[in-house]
Amino acid sequence: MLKRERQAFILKQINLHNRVLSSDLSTEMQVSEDTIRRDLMELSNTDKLIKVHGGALSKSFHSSFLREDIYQLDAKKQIATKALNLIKDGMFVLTSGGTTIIELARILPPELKATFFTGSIPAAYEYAKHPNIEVIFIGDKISKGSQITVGGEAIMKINSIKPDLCMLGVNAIDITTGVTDNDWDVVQVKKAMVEAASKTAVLTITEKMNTCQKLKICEITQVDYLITEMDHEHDLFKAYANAGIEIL
Amino acid sequence: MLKRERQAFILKQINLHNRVLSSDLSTEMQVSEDTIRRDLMELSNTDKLIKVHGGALSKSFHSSFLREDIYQLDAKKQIATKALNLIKDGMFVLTSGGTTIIELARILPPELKATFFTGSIPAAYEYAKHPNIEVIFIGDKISKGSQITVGGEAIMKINSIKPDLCMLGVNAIDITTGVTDNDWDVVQVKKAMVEAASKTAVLTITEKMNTCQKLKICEITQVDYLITEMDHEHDLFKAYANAGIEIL
DNA sequence: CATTTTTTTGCATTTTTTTGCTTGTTTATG
DNA sequence: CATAAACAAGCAAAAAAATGCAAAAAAATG
Repeated sequence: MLKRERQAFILKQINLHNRVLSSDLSTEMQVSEDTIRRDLMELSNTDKLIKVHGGALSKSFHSSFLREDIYQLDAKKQIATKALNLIKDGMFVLTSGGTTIIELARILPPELKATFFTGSIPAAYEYAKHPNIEVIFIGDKISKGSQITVGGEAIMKINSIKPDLCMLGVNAIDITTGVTDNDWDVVQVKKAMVEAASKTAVLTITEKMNTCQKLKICEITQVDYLITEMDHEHDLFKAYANAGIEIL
Repeated sequence: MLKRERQAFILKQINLHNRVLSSDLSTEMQVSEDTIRRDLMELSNTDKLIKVHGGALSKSFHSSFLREDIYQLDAKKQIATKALNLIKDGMFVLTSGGTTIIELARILPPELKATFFTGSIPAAYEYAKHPNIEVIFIGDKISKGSQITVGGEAIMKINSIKPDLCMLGVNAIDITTGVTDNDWDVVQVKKAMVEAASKTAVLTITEKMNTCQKLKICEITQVDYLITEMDHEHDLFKAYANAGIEIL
């Protein structure tokens, strides 16, 4: 393993777990702890991470603006981990934006070869870091609130593709009202996404389940997978499972 | 085995595995490691890969790692400050990507009302933070190395707009060869940008002036403004000023 | 075609980088 | 305060890189 590769790996681990132990890294990468220490030292000198006794911490974790104030980050990481199971080599995946989707983008395994379509700037940013993923950005006007593209051009573009899977981070899902949201432009785009894809997976924290908002994205029958942080056998999902949705 | 064949093979390996070892390549192709090193050096000079101790890494693999240490940041900030003077309320501005453009995006005054078109993810990200700027993202496939969209869709979209100003961060400019770059896809997009815009401003650190690379973006006559970190009366700019370019 | 020029390649030598190990010191923690 | 883990500094071996040089191959030239 090359030195730079090692350092990149360390940074990735830091971004993923917010901290690393020298001893873990040493065994994971089969090099001496001294080497790890020297790597951590270098990365710390260039302000890539914060060196502490026994390992290192993520910079953003300590001095952070971004990730610290993501609501229920741990739950979203769990959701992302489950969602990974739906993605296979060679797939065409269409994703929305949202913090849950970003977490998913972060943990995509490096070996994964797939094509991702998205209109979300932060998501595209994460996908573009990945070595083997082709990223197609769906352009148009960028909606300030949500950092995703909205508008006719984007919708037309979405209509012209036929992805295997649509990964949708949603704000509200309910067994009778279906999937809903509250930004008109965003809803139009998400509607088009669900229509275009062969299968649709909905990612949400359980807190948002059984709630609804003003604008409908799709019926519950159009959802194929529901992914939350809770165990899939929980009573909460009974009705959804009965409606034919696979709970992960 | 011919030199070109070898280099093509190396690039293929890099695309496949994201990294190569000099020693492996040496045995695989039955040439000395010196030759491999020279090949890697050449490929690194044309930004095809990133040379590291012991071998080389794919550009996409590495781009996330180098992120924070921007070369000559102070100079780029100065350039950005000067470039601000060209942007007026109500303008339609088309921008490329690159670290200099990002600096410009960061310092746009909050009162400014304008519409920005771009195919650069980090640039769009910055523009989207701005309270009064409309951002239109030019979608298509994302080029891993440069984090901007490339391809026919993007070029068609650019051709369909008529912005007042094109802000181009460039890698090489020379009085006789004009503006040049070394990534074919990126060059196509930049070409289209210059063609589309009423006026073109070129942003570059002086270090890149009077250098040229393999692929032409446009003639020097198509450039309206040249923005660098140096005083506009410096001798270095004489020839450019004589060619009718306004030096900022 | 002969010869000059340029490019490419391998080799020997020196220099630098990387890495693991040893020794002594510091730090964390019960 | 005792003890184990983590660290720092220095050293040495190995790997990789840089440098200079010469032979071979390819290209250009008349």
